Amino acid sequence: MAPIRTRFAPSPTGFLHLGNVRTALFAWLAARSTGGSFVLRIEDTDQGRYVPESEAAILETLNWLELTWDEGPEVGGPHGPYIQSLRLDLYAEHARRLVESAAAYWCTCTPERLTEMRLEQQRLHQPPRYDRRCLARQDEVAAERAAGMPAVLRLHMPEGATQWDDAVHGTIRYENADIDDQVLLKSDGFPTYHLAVVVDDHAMEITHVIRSDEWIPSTPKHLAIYAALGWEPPVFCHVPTVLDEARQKLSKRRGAKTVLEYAEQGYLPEAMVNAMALLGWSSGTEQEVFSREELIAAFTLERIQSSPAVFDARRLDSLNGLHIRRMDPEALVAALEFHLPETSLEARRRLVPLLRERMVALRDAVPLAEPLLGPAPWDPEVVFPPRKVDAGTAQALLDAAVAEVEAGGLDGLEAMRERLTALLEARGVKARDGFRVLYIAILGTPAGVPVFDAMAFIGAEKSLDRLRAARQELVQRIGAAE
RNA sequence: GCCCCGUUCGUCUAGAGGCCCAGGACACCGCCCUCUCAAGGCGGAGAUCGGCGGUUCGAAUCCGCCACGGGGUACCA
Repeated sequence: MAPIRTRFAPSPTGFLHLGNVRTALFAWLAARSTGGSFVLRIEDTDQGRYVPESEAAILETLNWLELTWDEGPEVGGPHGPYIQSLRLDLYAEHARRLVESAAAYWCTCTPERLTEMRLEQQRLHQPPRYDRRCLARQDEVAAERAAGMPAVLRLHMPEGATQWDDAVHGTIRYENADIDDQVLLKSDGFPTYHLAVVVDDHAMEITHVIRSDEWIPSTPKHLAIYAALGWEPPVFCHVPTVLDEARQKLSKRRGAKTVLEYAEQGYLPEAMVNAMALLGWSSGTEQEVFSREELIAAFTLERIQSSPAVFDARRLDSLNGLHIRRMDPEALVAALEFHLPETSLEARRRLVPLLRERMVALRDAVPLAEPLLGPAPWDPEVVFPPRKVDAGTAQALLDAAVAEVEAGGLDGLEAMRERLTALLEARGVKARDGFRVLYIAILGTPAGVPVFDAMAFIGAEKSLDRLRAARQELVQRIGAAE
C-alpha cells in the first residue's frame, strides 16, 4: 500500500469525545499502517463558536492517546501554519482565482431573504438552494459592494452530476441540481469550511481525506472546487458516525463523555484505542484484543464498516480490564500513583498484585485499597454476621483468629487459614460462607482483596484491632437482636 | 419537504452464491476453580441475516420495491 498522507482537522469548538477521536484514530492508523504521515490542522474559521481552551484540550487528548502527529501545532512542518485563522491570505487568493474563472460569484442577499426563500422552496417541495438572484445582477452587486454592503462569495455549482469512488461506500452520485451554491467566503472575510478544507488539503498534499460520514453531502461542493482550481482531488473516505445508546450521533450536548474524562477515571489509552478501533472496523480475524502495534499491522481502510456503530460502554470496560491485566506490573504501579496519591512506591508495589484482577478502571483501586490504607470503613448496610453463619460460629472464628495472631503474629497465615477452615467445618459451616466474617472484620465489606493478604498488608496490630472490634460489634448486634 | 448513506444475536462484528438451519466478542445465565469479590476455564441461551418480490439448481451474499434508522439540507464545522 502506498503511503497515505492524511489529516485530522478538528474545530476548536469544544472537547473531543469518542466519536470525533474514533475518526482521528482511523486516519492515524491509515497513516501509520502505510508508513505515511498524519497531519493535525485546527479549523477555526468560525469566529462565533470558538472556545479558547478547546484547542489545548484537543492536543492533550491526542497526546494522551499517543496519536502522534508528524505536522501540526507544536511540531510545525513544511506546510504550516496549521491553524486556519493564520492562513487567511491563502484563502483570499484562491477565492480571487475562483471569481476570475467565474466558478464563484458575489452575493449581497440578506439572511432574511435567504430564510424566506428556503421556506418557500420547502412549501413547493423543491430542493432548498440559493436561487442565484445575484448571479444575474453582478454589476449591481459590484456597486453594492463598493458602497460597503456586506457580501458573501458563492460557489457557482456547475451543471450535470458529480460522483466519486468513496473508499468505504463505493460510488456515490449526486445530481448537481440538488446542490446549493455554497458560501465560500463569509461577510466577515473568513472562509467557510468548504473553501478552507479544499485549499488546505491541496496545499498540504493530503492524499486521503478521512472524515466523518456527515460530510458526504458536501463532498460534491468540494469536488467542484477542486475542478475549478484544476486540482486532482484526494481519495475520500467517509467513515460512519458513532452513535449513543439512543442511536443518535454522539454529541456533547447529549451527554457524551469527553475522552479526557475517561482518562481521569483510569481508562488506559491502549484500551481506548482498542475499543475505538472496534467501532466500525474489524480485522476479519477473531482477534479482539489489540495492542497499538497490532492495530497498525492489521489496519486497512477497506475493512471499515459503512454503517454507524453504537458505542457500548461495557465493551470498553471489558477491554480496559483486559489491558490492565496485560500491563507490565511496574507500569501499573506507576499509573496508580495518580489515583492513590498518598501511597509510597513500596506500598503500591504490594498493592498491585491484589488489585489488578479486580479493576475495570484504575479508579477502582481507590475503594479496593481504602480499607488497607486507612481505617476499615464498615459498610452500614452490611449483614453481620453474614447469612449462613450463626452468631456462635462467627464469635468462635473471631476468637480463634485473635488468639492465632496474638500467639504467632502474621507469620503463619497459611497454617492459620487451614486451622480456621477446620474450625468452620467442625461447626458445619462452609469455608466460603464462614470467611465472610473475616472479610467484614478486616475490610468492612464481604467483598474485596484476599483477606489474609489484607492482614499481611495492614500488619498484626491493626489486624488485631479490627478483629476485636468486629467481635465487639457482634456482641452488640446479638444483644440488640434479643 | 428535498437529497444522500445505511439495515446479520441487546451491542460491536465475521460473512464478498453452496464451507452458514450463520462464527467470534461484550453483556446475560449456569458449572468448575476458590478464603470473599474478581480474574480464569468450560458450557448455555440469544439473529426465520429489516420486509416483500425477483435472478439462480442454490442467496445473509446479486437485482428491484417498500419499511425503518442515521445524516445533510446554514454567512457551523
